[in-house]
Amino acid sequence: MNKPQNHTVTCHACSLNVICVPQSLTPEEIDLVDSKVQRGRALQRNKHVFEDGQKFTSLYAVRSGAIKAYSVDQNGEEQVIGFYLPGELFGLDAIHNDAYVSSAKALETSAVCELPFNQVTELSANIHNLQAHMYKTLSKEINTDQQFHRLLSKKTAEERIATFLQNLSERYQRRKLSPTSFRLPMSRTDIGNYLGLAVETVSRVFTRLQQNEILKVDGKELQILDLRKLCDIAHHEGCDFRA
Amino acid sequence: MNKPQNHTVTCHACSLNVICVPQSLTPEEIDLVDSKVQRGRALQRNKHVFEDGQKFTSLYAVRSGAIKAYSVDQNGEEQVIGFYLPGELFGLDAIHNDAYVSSAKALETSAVCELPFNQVTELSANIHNLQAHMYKTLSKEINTDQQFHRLLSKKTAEERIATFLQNLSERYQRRKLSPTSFRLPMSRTDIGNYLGLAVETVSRVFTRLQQNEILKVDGKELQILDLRKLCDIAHHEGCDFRA
DNA sequence: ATGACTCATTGATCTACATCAATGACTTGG
DNA sequence: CCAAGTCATTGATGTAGATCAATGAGTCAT
Repeated sequence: MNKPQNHTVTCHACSLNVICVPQSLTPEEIDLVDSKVQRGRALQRNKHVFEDGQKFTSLYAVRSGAIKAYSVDQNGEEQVIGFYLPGELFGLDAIHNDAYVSSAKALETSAVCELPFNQVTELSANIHNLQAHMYKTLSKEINTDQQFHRLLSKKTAEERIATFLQNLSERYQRRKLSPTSFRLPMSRTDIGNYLGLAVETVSRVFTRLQQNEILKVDGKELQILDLRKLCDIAHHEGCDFRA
Repeated sequence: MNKPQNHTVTCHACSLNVICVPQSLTPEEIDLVDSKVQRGRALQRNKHVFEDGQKFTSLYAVRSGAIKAYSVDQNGEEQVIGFYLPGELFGLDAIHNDAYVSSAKALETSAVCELPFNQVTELSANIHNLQAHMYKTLSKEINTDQQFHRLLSKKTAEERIATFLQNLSERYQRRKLSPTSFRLPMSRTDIGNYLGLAVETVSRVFTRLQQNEILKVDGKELQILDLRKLCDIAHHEGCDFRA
């Protein structure tokens, strides 16, 4: 159990490298990064990649499956912080600390690549483009969180869910998967928790969007029938720009 | 107008250096950073440090006064992203982009130090501790935003405002100022916008906290009469840990 | 298969906060 | 120093979404 998997697949050969690996690096530089990556640690559903309070050592990239990041407050209440799909990096929130400040668990059978952070700092001191890439990745995350600030502070339930689904759609598209037909790896409860809504509200909005023939939902299987309209809802009108 | 000010005060001599300058750097390294800093650009109330869409060049640190960061969506609605006090760094959300993704304006007469970002990347390639400091700063910001996620998605109006005030209190304390008596540099409207509340709600919560003898508010002048209780409210009970 | 789960959906009711409205206090520039 | 703002407060009313409750559907271990 938990035996190493896919150890043969280098970053070069990995189908996710377009998303995962900084495109500004030379092949040699990529080899260097590659040599530091602990590849393909396999995880069953509900197993943790790391837990809040554990010593911080590494960043992680999703290779397959889906990861949920969350934290638990002193009253035992969970807050879902984010969902990570193949090619995406997580664990960035722990860099400033000696220990992880949130937990990450597999929503389904998954595999992750481990990047020891001391290797990242060492390499990035020498590889200028890697340093730049790290700064950008961290900054992008800050920006995403700030957009989320607007979602939570201003948007209605319907707008939140439309935004959420549009965002998932874009991320599946980046992976060359269908942007209009995919499986939701997380539960309704997780979606609600993430978006600051009750489960029941998530359910109701799903049925309403189905009645308006914008979605087709069958359990976790999702089809976006009218992406244009979904975007309109997501941004109070107008799909061109993101809020 | 807008003439350079305080050009004589180096980072070494600046009273804010404990907050602003990475403590892990040697004096020589600090001199190096120091030599790149554009010091003490003065700003009158409502003047912008930078605006959304402007070419990204620099990070900024507050030297005096207070700065508000915000963005405006396509419907013209403002979202306040954050408030920055002396010693604090802002503009981090733009690093991943060629242009600023938000705007920053002075809430009162202020001064800021400018750090050209290309200098930061250059220096941090050589000064290992500076690179580490940047990674930590960015990561800390991500973490703060995630805590804010919980505030917006789970906390009541009263809890949000208590959390907000407790946080301000801590930041004033770090600057060696009174943690229980200070001036709010921003309007009630800005507070409401930031916390996802209507102005009226902010006002009502202020009066309620005053009736319960937790605060004393006189316009923008604020006194925290019972910090312990304020913390209890902020975290649904229990001041030891932060949520 | 079968009982014991957990998860999703739908309906009925409740509530925290938004919205609308009015007034007074403060600020500002002419 | 006064008119015209802007900002803060308070009250009355409305509502989106939470909460409570019940049922059905999917999943899993035996």
